[in-house]
Amino acid sequence: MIKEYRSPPVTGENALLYYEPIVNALMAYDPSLAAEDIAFNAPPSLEMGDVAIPMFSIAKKRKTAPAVLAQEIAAKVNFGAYVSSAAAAGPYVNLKLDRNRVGYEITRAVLKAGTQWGGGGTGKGKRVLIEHTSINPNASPHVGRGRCAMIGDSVTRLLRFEGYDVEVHYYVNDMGRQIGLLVLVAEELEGITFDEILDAYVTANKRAEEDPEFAARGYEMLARIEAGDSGIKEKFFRVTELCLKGQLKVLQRLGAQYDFFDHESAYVNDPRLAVIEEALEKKGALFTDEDGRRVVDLSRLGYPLEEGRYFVLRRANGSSMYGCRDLLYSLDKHERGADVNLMVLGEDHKLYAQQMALILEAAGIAAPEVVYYSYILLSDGKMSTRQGKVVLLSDFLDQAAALALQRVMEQFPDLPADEHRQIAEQVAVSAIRFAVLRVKPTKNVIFDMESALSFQGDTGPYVQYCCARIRSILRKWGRPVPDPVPETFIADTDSEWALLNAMAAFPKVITESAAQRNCAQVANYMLDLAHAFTGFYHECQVLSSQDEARLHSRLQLCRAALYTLSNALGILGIDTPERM
RNA sequence: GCCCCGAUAGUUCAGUGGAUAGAACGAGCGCCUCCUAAGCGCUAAACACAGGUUCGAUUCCUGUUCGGGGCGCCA
Repeated sequence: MIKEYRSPPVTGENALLYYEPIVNALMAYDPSLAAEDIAFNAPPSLEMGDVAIPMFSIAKKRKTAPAVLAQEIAAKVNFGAYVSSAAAAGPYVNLKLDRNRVGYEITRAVLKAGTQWGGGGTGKGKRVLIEHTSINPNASPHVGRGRCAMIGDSVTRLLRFEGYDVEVHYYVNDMGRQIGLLVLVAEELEGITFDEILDAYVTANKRAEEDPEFAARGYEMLARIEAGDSGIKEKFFRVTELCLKGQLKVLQRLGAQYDFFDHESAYVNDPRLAVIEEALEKKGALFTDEDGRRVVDLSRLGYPLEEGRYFVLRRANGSSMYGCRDLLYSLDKHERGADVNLMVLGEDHKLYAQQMALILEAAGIAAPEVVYYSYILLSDGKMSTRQGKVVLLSDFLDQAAALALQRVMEQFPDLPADEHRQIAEQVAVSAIRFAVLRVKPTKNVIFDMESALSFQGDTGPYVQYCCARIRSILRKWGRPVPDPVPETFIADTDSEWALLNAMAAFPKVITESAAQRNCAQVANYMLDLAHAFTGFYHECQVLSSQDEARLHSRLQLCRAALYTLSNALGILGIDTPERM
């Protein structure tokens, strides 16, 4: 038995040629039917048929029993040239398609679109602004922070693939009491390096806990910046830039790309805050409390609960809170006028983002759309910086690359060292990106070092390997893959057919994933596709095919599968090596 | 205490208002004179619990339990 691709065929905008004739045939048979009444399913097995039409909703409209209707439709409707037979099975009509003919259409569509195959173009002419990662500049990023970067980066790639014009922003949190404390400690250490920052940060926080006077100096630093002390500002800048550079080095290794770095410190003493405050005052939502803080009462803006009702903008000493600067940053992003304003945030920011949204909207500023993600947990519990129980991205990448390097050097000893290293790095990146991205953002990712390093089974390297096998076939063929010809295209085995169906589903996956801003769907689709290809690979010899028509058809299938896999991998930010 | 997420094989993840709930890892058994064994085939194994809506619920609703996150001067 071969693996079956059980997804229904593509419908709607990305419909392939064979879908419409079937709908038209049904509507011609019964003019009272509308296109929406006709749904498509995958039958439980390929033996029953290639496409199933459930009769439930049509039967309801016609006031007939579904099974009776199925009999009638299977017997009487002429489905056209793409359908070779129709059979009723209970409440379903199962159609068998003309595989050669449909296979030709699918393959031709893929090869024609090539690197664009699967993109629906729903984003053409629309601009997206996305902000993600925005890690506090205080340590080398661990996989939890990386989840934000990987999700944001992949959503960006997904939307670009759909035709959106996307600009990526990274908010540099170069302000705040904790940065102040870090600066104080860093000052004591001559020439602090990126790798020492985390220790300094931990030290700073510990000292602040034990020593109120030291803690107070953190606030004092902030107040001085707000008062315009350029010397302190310079000190902050030195530490945060050192940190940012170190972090970006790791993020770039992952393939994350950013267009703009927006600094929080640019929003200190922004005069536009007065405009927002005025809007809040007009709604009776802003007051000064008994201790002199400026506080927003969100219940005046429609917030329903007591918890989280109050939102502090300024401390009693007049210095601004994080959210205060963030409001202005949000205003800036809003003013860039993108059609879609996105941000990727950890679920710990849910309440905060809700509060921000209420304030922004009260001031007439549309709040951004948020993609939330849950934390990454380790197989033995939560990550803990203090216990040293974190997986740093750079550590993971180093280990994974070392393993992959060893492997590829054994496999292909003659390749130049540069290429060895490049392949190893690509495999390492694919292992982490795939492991994290394949899980829906709302679920915790349980990260297990051992299985992430195994490269076996449902992993990024598995999909890359699948591509490497295809490339190997195409390399041995050594000529351009001929264009498909309708009369001679052959796809009569189950495994070829399963592969074709899997490829045909790609545009729908992309459209849905883009609409839901969910790359996990792309990752899981890719596994199905890779499995389908591997089934084909094992059952159908390509280069030793007996006749030329079959040889060409299979080469075309290989080329089409490679386009589909590479396009999908590209969305997840994963490159495919020529060999591995 | 209150609010928001989640719960599917031993484990990590998919999936669906309707035909037999899919993979992978792990376990057991097989497969490299054959386009890359980072692979393939076979076997065993799951919808947390209780109600409700429905012709039909693992899927929708409510409650319980468990796990994650949050709840005014952190960012």
